[in-house]
Amino acid sequence: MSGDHSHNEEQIDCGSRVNDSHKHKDKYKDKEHKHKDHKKDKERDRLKHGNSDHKDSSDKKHRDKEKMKHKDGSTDKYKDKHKEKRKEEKMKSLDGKIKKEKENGFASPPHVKSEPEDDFYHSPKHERSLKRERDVDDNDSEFKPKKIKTENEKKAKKRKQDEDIKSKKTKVKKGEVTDGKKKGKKEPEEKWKWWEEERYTDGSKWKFLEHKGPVFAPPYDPLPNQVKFYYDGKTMKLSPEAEEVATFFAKMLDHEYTTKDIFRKNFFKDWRKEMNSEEKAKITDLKKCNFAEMSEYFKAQSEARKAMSKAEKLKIKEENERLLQEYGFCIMDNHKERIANFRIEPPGLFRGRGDHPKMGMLKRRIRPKDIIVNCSKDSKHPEPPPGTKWKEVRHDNKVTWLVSWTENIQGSIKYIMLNPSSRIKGEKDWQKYETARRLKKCVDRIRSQYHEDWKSKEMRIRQRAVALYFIDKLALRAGNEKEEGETADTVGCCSLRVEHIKLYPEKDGQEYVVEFDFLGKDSIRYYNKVPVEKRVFKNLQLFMENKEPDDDLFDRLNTSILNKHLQELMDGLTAKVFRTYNASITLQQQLKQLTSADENIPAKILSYNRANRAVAILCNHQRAPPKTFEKSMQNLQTKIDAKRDQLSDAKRELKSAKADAKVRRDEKSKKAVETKKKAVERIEEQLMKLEVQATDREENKQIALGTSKLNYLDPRISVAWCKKWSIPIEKIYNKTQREKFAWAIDMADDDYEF
DNA sequence: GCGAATACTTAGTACAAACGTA
DNA sequence: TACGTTTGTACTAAGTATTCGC
Repeated sequence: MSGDHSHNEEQIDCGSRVNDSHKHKDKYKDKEHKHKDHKKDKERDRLKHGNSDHKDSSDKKHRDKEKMKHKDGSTDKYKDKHKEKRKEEKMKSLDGKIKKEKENGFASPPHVKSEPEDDFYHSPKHERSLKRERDVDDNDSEFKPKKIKTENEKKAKKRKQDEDIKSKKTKVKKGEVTDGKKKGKKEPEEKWKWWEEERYTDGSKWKFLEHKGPVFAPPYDPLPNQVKFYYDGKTMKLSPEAEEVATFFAKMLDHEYTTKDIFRKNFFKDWRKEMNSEEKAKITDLKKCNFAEMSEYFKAQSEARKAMSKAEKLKIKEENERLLQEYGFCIMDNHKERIANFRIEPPGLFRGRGDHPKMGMLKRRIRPKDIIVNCSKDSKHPEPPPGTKWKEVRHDNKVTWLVSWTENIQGSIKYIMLNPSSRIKGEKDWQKYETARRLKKCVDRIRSQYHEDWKSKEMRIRQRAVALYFIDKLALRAGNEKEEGETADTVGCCSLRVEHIKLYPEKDGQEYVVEFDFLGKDSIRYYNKVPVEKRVFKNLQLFMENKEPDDDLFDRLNTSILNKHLQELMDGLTAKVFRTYNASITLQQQLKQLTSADENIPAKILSYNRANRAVAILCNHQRAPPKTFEKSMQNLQTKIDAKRDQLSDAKRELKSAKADAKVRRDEKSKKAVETKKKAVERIEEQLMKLEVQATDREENKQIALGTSKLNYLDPRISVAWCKKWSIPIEKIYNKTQREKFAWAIDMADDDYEF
């Protein structure tokens, strides 16, 4: 691998994070909450670079030429940032479009539908499954993407096979990870190992799908009469429609949101739409509205909920469990699968992240007539609530969702889909890591290619090459275009603007430093100073020439151009594969470097967390420091101090016991020495555990490990590491995570290589 | 070939549940 | 057992990438 991708190669000193300066660019200061500071300079300084200091002569030559192109640049209209709002049209056209039902002609699963109610969901154990064809040989590591070109030839064969139901394998693989609790707990019948079966190759996602539809938000429950709303100091009874929206605001009164102009403006506008004419005439100024009693009422309710008796709480729990059992599962291809989100999102006020222009708008209640249901033709279709109708029932087995509706804030579609532990999600996840592993095999070639492209005569190619370099080196997101004014102003690589970077020919003793400062996904700030190669630096200077701060840095590039190019370099390659690849390879390398054989389990786990942390830093996964952070740190320190005292006491006792034994020379005192010795050892271990915990927590203050663990790190790396060092897998993955990664836990051996 | 629509993954946070301790 | 802390889960926004339809 080339040396400039050193985040993959050098140990990252996560322990050295210093949370000092929260003083970055002023322009972000007032931008409310979480433009969290990055203090990552240190970690990132590790990104060393070989200097490619051959004189960049060709560059100069092209510059004038390019400048010309640039000025008249109108011909390449890759970017059209100022699009018109199209939401209304979108909404209108939706109704008409979705009418046409697709005939998929999939083989109807023969037996499930007609089964009696009590056997509605049968346990995997007893069933015979539809065998699905796998497009590869049995080699785990060669999980090919589904969209292979050979589809057609296989189709015929496949269909035949589908009808021919085979019994499924249930062999248990060797080398199961130690799972201490497993036996004792109720992990019931044998889990279905979908990863040992063949996959669909015809683009269909399932052959049979049956479910009970969504759970709707409970209807609005009007406030008791004694809870008053006041307008301009006078009590006023609101119509239920207006009252409901008012309660949304009242519930958020303590939140900073409700003080923001945009939030208030949006809320008020939408609230007025729900008022009757009388209310509309009267309520004209939000400032004159007094929601205090409502707010108090809801606080009291929440207190009451907390103070409920055990029995009452149990009752609620049982009701939830009942709902889960009834609506939380579906049958997909003969297997009972958990649904991720079977509840429809309740109405409320939209809370966008960052400076969202739509914050405070009313998110309206979703009703059956908004709902599109997707299931098999021959399944028992879900019933809409009495007296209502679905918008549509369709049978599209080319998609994975069960239910969808269009949300009113952005006009986007929301879906109900399966849990990450499901076959359909798991296969996709596995496939994702296989694509990343394929990138591993050709990443050197790709890197040398984009190095070459920095010298290209064509501006568009140089821009593409520099952008790709950032994506690869810094794990930046692709940066799709967004509709201006519809969302918070955030960017990714391709959508970076001139104002987001600063160039320093020399800074802090390093040459050619680029300073990044922008808001990325979720308005999380990305701040980083990176030394880059001279050619990159010169290119950037050129890209920025004659541009305004709010002009696009890469004006001849967008994500679709970039991805088209990547597709040519490797089948299935897109910008985001680099993030997956770099995250996983970093974990693997860090684990190798940080784990030492002679350490005990807590220390090894600290190493694991540090490796995980290195990835989280690379991917810029941040979190707000927990509210109780300082306090819990303090508590931990108190514990550590106490333990230290305890240790010195124990040591003293040991010493005197030894002295005693020397004098007495009898069995009893010898034994006493042994006991004291053991006590000292025990306390030392406890102390060490606490200290490790403190270090870990401190280093984790504002870094979120979960996101990378769940989405970027090939779980087989972690599983292999656990197996290699005999670490119980549940030290690394909790129950949910173990379910999600069941395939990896089952298939990876201790020598797995990403 | 393009913009729009759609499908699906990735993301941080709020709050509930579980856990540990006095 | 009560309480405070930690951990896990649900929720849903915000991305990426592909597909659709003209």
